[in-house]
Amino acid sequence: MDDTRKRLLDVALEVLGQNPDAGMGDIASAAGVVRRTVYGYFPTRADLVRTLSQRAVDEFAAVLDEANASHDAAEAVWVDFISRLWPLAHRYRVLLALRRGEYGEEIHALLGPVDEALATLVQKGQDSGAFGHHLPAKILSQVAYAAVFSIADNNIAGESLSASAATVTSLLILGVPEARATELVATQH
Amino acid sequence: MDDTRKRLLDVALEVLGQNPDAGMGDIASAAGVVRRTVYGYFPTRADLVRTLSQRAVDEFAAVLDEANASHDAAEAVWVDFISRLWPLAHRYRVLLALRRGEYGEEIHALLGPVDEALATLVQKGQDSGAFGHHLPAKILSQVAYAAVFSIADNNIAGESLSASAATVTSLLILGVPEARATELVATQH
DNA sequence: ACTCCGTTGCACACGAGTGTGCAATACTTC
DNA sequence: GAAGTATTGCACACTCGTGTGCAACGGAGT
Repeated sequence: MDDTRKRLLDVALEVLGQNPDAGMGDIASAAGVVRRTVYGYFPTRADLVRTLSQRAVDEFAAVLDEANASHDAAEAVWVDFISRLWPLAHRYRVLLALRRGEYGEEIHALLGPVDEALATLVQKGQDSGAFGHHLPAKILSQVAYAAVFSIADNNIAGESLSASAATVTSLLILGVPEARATELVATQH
Repeated sequence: MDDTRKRLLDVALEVLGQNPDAGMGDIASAAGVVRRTVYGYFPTRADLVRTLSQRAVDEFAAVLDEANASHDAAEAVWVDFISRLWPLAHRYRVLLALRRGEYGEEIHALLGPVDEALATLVQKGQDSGAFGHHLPAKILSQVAYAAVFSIADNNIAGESLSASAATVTSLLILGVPEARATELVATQH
């Protein structure tokens, strides 16, 4: 079936997200399938990881682009971005998990454009005075969205209120005053 | 020698910090020694990792306790803590790196008391109104000090100005207004 | 019934890391 | 120079994950 391939990718996303060192056997049995079957769809573990990462990065980039399309102020764009990112943050954990590890370089390269887009967004916010200058845009963007993943991780029973909490926290990191941050989150369409 | 043992631990701290999956051979050659020699000091890779983690956690806890000893306001204690933590953050990265991986459970258990102390400190700050309530103390503390490590990571050419930048950023996360944050950092003894 | 086709169940070869045993070197210390 | 100790060099057995080959099984469609 073609279902199997998709399910393998979904399961691998989950399994590798929790343990980047999981083997083909672990993924196979988690998918209710024998190890040999996996090799029928992905000739190599590296192929599986690459395909998986590519798909995750693509979805990730799509979310970012979608938010970045609006020509609102950087603050609003950021809020929009996080609100779209949040429901998927748990899935994308695999990217952070894989970033350290055997294929770290490869993933890092895939994530390059995303990091750049993120830094650009933060830079715009800094130039407009909406975001603070306590850190360079490149680092600040990393810290801000790493925090979102961190909150998602520490929150396995993810309530919906966490979404706004994560957004507010990321805005605080960016140097937005608390009053303004809560206001932004409240007036979100 | 007894130097060798200490040097092995230091080197392992460095090597495993960058790649948690590094083998005994990697550590040995990084220490300028043959693999066989390492087994003379640590019968098992697990022993090495455990000893190493224990030492790191002990130092980490010492820093936290030292800061926590002062009965100043939570804000000041936090600033003190981060300023002490900063020069060591690079070394302690091994703890975060090892937390995901083969011995994850073990490290997590070792880190338990540290996490608790951290959460307590943040809780005190929230009760006194100095820190915000956008997240529960347990999560907020994790996010705040994870950010410090994140900044340390993204800053391999670590200038000293990063220390205050990291402190300010962590204070922002905790909900301290920017003006107050910079003031706290400036008036630091 | 016949035939695809995905799946299974082994067997195997291979590489890499682990941990051990033991003789051969240095290198210090007396 | 002799004794003691840390280190080395090499061989070995063992485990574990990877990737492949091939025969057998089972269900869906004709």
